[in-house]
Amino acid sequence: MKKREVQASVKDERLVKKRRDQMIKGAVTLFIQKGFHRTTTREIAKASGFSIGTLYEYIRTKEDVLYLVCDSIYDQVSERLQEDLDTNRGTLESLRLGIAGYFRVVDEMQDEVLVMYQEVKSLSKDALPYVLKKELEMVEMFEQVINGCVENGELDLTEEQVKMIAHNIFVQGQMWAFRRWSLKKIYTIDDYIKLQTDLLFQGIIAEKSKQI
Amino acid sequence: MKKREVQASVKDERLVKKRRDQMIKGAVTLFIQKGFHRTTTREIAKASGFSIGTLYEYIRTKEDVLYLVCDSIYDQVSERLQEDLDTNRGTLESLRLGIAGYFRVVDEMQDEVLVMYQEVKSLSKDALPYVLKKELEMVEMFEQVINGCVENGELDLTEEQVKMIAHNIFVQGQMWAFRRWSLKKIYTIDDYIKLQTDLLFQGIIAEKSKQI
Amino acid sequence: MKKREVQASVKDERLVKKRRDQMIKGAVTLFIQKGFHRTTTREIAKASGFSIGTLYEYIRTKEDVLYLVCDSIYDQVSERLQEDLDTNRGTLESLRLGIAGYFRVVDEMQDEVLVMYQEVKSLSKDALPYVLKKELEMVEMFEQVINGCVENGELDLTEEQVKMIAHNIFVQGQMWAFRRWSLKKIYTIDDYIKLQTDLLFQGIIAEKSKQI
Amino acid sequence: MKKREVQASVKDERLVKKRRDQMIKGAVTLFIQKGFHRTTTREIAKASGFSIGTLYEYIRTKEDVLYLVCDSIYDQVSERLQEDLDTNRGTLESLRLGIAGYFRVVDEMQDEVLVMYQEVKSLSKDALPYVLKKELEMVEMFEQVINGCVENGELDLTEEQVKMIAHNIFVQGQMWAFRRWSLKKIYTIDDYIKLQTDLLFQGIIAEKSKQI
DNA sequence: AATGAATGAGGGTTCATTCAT
DNA sequence: CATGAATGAACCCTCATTCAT
Repeated sequence: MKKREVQASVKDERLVKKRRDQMIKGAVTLFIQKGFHRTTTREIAKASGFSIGTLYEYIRTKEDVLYLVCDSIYDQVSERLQEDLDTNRGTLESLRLGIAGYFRVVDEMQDEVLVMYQEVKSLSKDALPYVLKKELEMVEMFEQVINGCVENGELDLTEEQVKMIAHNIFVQGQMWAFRRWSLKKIYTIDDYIKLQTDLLFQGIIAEKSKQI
Repeated sequence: MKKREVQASVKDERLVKKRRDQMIKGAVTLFIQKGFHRTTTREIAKASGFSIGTLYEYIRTKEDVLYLVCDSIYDQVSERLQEDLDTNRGTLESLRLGIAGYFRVVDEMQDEVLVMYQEVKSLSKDALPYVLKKELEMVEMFEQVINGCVENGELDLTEEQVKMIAHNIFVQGQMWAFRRWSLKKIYTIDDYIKLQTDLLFQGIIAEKSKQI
Repeated sequence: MKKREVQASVKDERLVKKRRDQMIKGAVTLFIQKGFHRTTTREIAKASGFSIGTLYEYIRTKEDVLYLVCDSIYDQVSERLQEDLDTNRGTLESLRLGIAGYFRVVDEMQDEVLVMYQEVKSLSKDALPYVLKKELEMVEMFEQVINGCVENGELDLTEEQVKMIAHNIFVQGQMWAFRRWSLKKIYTIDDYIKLQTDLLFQGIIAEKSKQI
Repeated sequence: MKKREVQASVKDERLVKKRRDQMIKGAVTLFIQKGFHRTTTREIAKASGFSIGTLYEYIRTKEDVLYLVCDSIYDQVSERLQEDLDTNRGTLESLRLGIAGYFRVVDEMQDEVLVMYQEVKSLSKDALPYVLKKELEMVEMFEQVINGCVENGELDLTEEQVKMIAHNIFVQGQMWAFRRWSLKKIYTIDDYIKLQTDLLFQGIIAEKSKQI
């Protein structure tokens, strides 16, 4: 699936990229504070450092901003995840590192993840699939690593279990962002990583040891 | 923390209850379709079966409707959870049943849970704590059951682990609602219950067997 | 000109009178606080001690309340004025007493006079003449006394002057109510009476003495 | 006391002035016809020659329009009064001219004066003082002229009397506007000026002659 | 390419009035 | 007679979007 194009009146591609980056930065801050619906296009323009007229030279509707923001956040998280998982490809160790890395990105980008998380649903039926696709891709990254472990004998899991685990890891990452009001009172991010990993691994290994 | 009172102009308490039930029912349907912000008060009134004027005899602001909706959903889920957890209080079996029961409620109330889940953030700073409190109470229900198992020796867990597990269970329930677009393609609710429970329990038991 | 009838559904005349008195009393308080337009019929009903339904058994529109209020206030002021002017009919002394009496009524009924003064304009084209008529009658009372003085030789004034003076007196009375925010800082009601009377009389006498 | 600022979204000050002038003009006409409360913002926008959206680019609330209207009318009357009183500063002649001038402004701006007069009370507690201040300033202008006459020996009055007279003049001006339904039947503006001035002056001079 | 004034559909809320009980 | 729930027209105000400069 190709990226969904957001039309701009301005031709200069470099300028478009630059302005949109300003825009995303400004918008995220606002969305964090008041959510997408309560943020006005004027506020976005102002926070981005240009006029409302200029804003509309780079997007066509307010919703485009949301799409751009979500897309950008997913890209950042996704990229970081990719890097972490690439080390020691397909071993238990790389999975462990991947999880830790992913949870840490979420921790660093708490606000962004939260925003994206809470506002995707405001995307039009048109844009939603593109963003959801990106989410699935991230889940699949975990799937691949786990499958790697299965292939190399470190784990023994059915296809169904692999998918379930991948989803769980992904959601537990987000969970650190959207339940922080509760979790942060009890755990540091390091506690959280250790606890969740242990809980997960003991289970996974148990599955294996049971088989043996 | 006492329930937050939503003021009504109408005095007859029974009528208030009745009208609000109509209201909640109508509103949920709409919120599911288009979200809180894209739903107008007029639409809510219509879907509830009365006029806009009447709507405002039972609430003071649009946000009250959201609060009422969230509150009501939490109450229903919470009540069902309570019932399920009450059987065989504090045994592994009751935990297992509790999880299954909870996941099933979420399945049955998918739409409601999703709505509540996506829109709580739109509640004012004023109302939010009341709803969040209710959420924590549900997490605590799981905590108690798990603690029961620890006390009767069926499980061996630290306080931290107990809390983590309770949160995980709670979130995995919600997850069935908010990731259904993806999960339902792979699992039935029964698959889901079995997989998640096994994954969880193997881990928990593993913890215990490790000790032995 | 006959009194304008305000229709009531209730037949019992005594009850109508009683309820309307309650109504006027309640309404005046509210009109003083927030003005006619910012006062709701519900508030009037509540302040009157009965329900909104009952309110509408005794009037037909909100404006009727205003008419009733204005009418009642004028009646009270008018009655008091009548009494004062009746003593020593048609002498300079009775004029002097009449002015003092009138200014004192205004002082005692400051709020009422103010309300009536500020809200008459909100009466419909239909009701306005009835109230204005009453105002003119009060002016005419002064006119008569002054004419009395002219007839008995105490004063020497043209018809035009008499009318002007009557108007002035009347307005100066109201002025004590509607400029009290300013006047009360400088004068007591007694100061005010003395100053205005002197200012007026010196003038009037001067006219006469000039003739001689 | 500085002028109360009414916030505008539009930056161009000249445009703001121009649009507000349109607005005031349109609003006065409407307020005269139906009063502030019965006039809608849409009507104001239409009468001003622009859309409702544009109206709100230049004000923040409906009440701002009323403030602007009152402020503008006072400014106009005040300015004219200033000019008239400046001639022959501080003599009986200048007082006489000032009164005549003031009464004539009121006559020319009957509608505006009436509106302002009847609607000031609808101003918020916030804006009222600014307008009342302006009223007092006008009264003070008369005070100064009269004091001038006292200083140059043309009049012999106490401070209290001076203030009283200033208030009376001011109110008699307004009176020409708010009692026109009655006064215009009897007098022309010239009659009115002559009668009131004579009545006033005879008194004042009498005071002086009495002293001699 | 950038600006910001103009637009007007549409949203939340109020409140005078009615009418069944 | 009294009540108060129901109604819906109408009001104030916001804000995404356009377009002339």
